[in-house]
Amino acid sequence: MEALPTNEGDPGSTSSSTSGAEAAAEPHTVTIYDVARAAGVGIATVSRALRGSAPVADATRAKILRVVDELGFRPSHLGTSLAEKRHAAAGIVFPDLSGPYYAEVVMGHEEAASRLGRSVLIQGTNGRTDPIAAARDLAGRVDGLVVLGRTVPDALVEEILAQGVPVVLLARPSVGNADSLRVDNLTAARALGEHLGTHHFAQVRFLGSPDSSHDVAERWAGIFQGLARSATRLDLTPCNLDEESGTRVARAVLAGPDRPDALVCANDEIALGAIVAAEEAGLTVGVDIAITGWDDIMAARHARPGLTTVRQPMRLLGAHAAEVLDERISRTRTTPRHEILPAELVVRSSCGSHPQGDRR
Amino acid sequence: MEALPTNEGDPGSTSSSTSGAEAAAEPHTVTIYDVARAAGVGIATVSRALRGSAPVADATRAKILRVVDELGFRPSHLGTSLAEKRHAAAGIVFPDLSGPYYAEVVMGHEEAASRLGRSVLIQGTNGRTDPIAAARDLAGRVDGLVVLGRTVPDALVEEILAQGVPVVLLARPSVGNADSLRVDNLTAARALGEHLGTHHFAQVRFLGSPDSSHDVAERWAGIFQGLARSATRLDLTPCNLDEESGTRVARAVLAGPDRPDALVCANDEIALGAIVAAEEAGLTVGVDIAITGWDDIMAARHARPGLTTVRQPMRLLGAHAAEVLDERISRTRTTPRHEILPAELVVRSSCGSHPQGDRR
DNA sequence: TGATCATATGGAAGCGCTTCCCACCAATGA
DNA sequence: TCATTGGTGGGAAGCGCTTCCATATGATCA
Repeated sequence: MEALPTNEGDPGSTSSSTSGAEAAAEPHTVTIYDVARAAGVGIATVSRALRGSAPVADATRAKILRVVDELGFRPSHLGTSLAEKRHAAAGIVFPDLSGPYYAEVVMGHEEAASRLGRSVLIQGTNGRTDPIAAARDLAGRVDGLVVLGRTVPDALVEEILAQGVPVVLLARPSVGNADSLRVDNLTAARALGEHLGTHHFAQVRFLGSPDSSHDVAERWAGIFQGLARSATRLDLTPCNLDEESGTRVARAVLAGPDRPDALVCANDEIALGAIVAAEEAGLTVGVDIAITGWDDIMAARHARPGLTTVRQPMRLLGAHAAEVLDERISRTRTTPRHEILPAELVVRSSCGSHPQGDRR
Repeated sequence: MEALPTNEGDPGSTSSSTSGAEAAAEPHTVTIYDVARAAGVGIATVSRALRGSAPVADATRAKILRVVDELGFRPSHLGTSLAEKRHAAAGIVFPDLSGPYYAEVVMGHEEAASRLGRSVLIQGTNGRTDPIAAARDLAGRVDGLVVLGRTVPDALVEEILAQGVPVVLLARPSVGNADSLRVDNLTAARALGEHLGTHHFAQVRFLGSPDSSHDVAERWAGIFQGLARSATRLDLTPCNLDEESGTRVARAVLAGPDRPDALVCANDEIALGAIVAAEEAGLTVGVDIAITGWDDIMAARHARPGLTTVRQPMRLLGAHAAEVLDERISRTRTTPRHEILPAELVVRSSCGSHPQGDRR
């Protein structure tokens, strides 16, 4: 009954054959045990030598490093993470839309997170049958999570926070003690509204759905405020945030009665789609009708006429989220942080202006 | 000496206090042991009940599920992965450029991989001080890797393959027994060259660096072949793949002697940058000078004049990579697969044509 | 010269899970 | 009635690592 966990006696023991035969069967990953054996030391010493967590005699370290090199040992991330109880990874969840906005934020995040020594897991809710489950799963694989927009319901954010996983909310009101990062849509929208006011349009139409997104709601509110002093009439037509919807909705708006002088679109994709519709209708954008967007994506700059829009610091938003998250993960900070980044009005010709820089 | 691994006697035992006190200290993650204890069964049974890997009596299963729900148990990914020896994740490495092309491929990959039940880790080589180390690290965290372009040297690809991690190469010649996916640049470039031939330009200039990327090399070769039958002279000026370089290089080319009639650019960003330079020089694109791009990014479609380009199935490329990788990871296939996806010439007005669909 | 101490190192527990192996029990067949 | 069988379920090993604890070895101090 002295059968201790060591392999011995028991003929069925699998581990006893490990060191002997089996060479050709599998690539057999090199483990820390292999290194320890080859270097004639204990695994603890190997670990210490490799990570410098405790002093190791120079000679010993040198020998270990040599063996590591010879055997091509690479510590298993899983083993390390399990022992350390951390993933060294952050996750980012973004919504259905596959436009440039989200891509830019994600890329900006990756760059910054990578610099902070953290891998990045991405999770789009695009086409996922169960985005909730996907997000919950992701939360279990990372040390912190960035959530864009309304992808994840408040309850799930709370649940994830309760699990001890810090969350940074982007472009969305804060939940619990999650951090939040937003762009000052209101101020920029007000500026855009005021600018449009100087054009003395009779009728402005906002294309977008304020109740679909916090950002859009702010934009709508800001435009409203910015136009308040002018005699301009302002209406709203709901529209999804993609180009095709923009074309379709604009087409209907332009064909309907009471044709507006200006289309203020909730984002650039709608605006670019609206430009297509306007041209179809024989209108010259910037002359017969003004069209503005939001985000300043690449295509906005290259469209003709150049699209008047509001530039959002998309990459910065993603990058900053990584930093804010890092403070939480490293417990440098424990109280929530809420930041609002400025946005910048970019006037080009599509609204009827003729700015210096804009070609044509 | 009967001290088995169970907690008992030993006063320093930490695990003995686990069930009793300590409630408020830490969130204390619920483990499979907690569930087993609460349900009055062994952990093996809990595992079986949850994953259905072996039959469990209905009553037992029901009880376990109830307890799981009450305790809010979520299996640790780390524990599971370590035991299963798999990550349930794929990685994708992309190069420095942060343009829409890579973003699209990455997003397309995420969507497909997600559908296959695999999380996606992304790794840009942008700004990384040691992209090699980053890629190697990534390879240790995934079950399979997608590599875009020349980001990772051949030797490292071999090393990763040797570790047993399948690799899919995108837009790059195959290495070892890695799978590869490419777009048929040659055929499309030839078609573009031939199309340009019909315009009877005297002099065409290719902006791009064939030795920097396999894709660009193929484009250059195809253009050359496509123009071979015409009397057109073809030259090359090296150029990086970003917009700013496009503007700068085009500016120089247009100001220099021997001004070409057409600029064939290695990608859309260069072309869009070149359009800026051409307009600066007072030239009307599509009339005084032809400019073409490659990729058909969103901005190409919205530029005026519309940019003649070659449409690459970017999202499809990323998505298909996920599927090809999946076959390798699941060992459905063990021999390399090399595929070439078709690209499509998209003629708009920037080359001097006046296609039907193109507005203006 | 014996006691003390810092340093270097090994053993082993533990991170949370899966699964092999075996024991148990009730029902079945002889 | 006893042995076989199939259905359940528990124990424990093992995945690869980190780190606590204990020990051994010289070096240092009185």
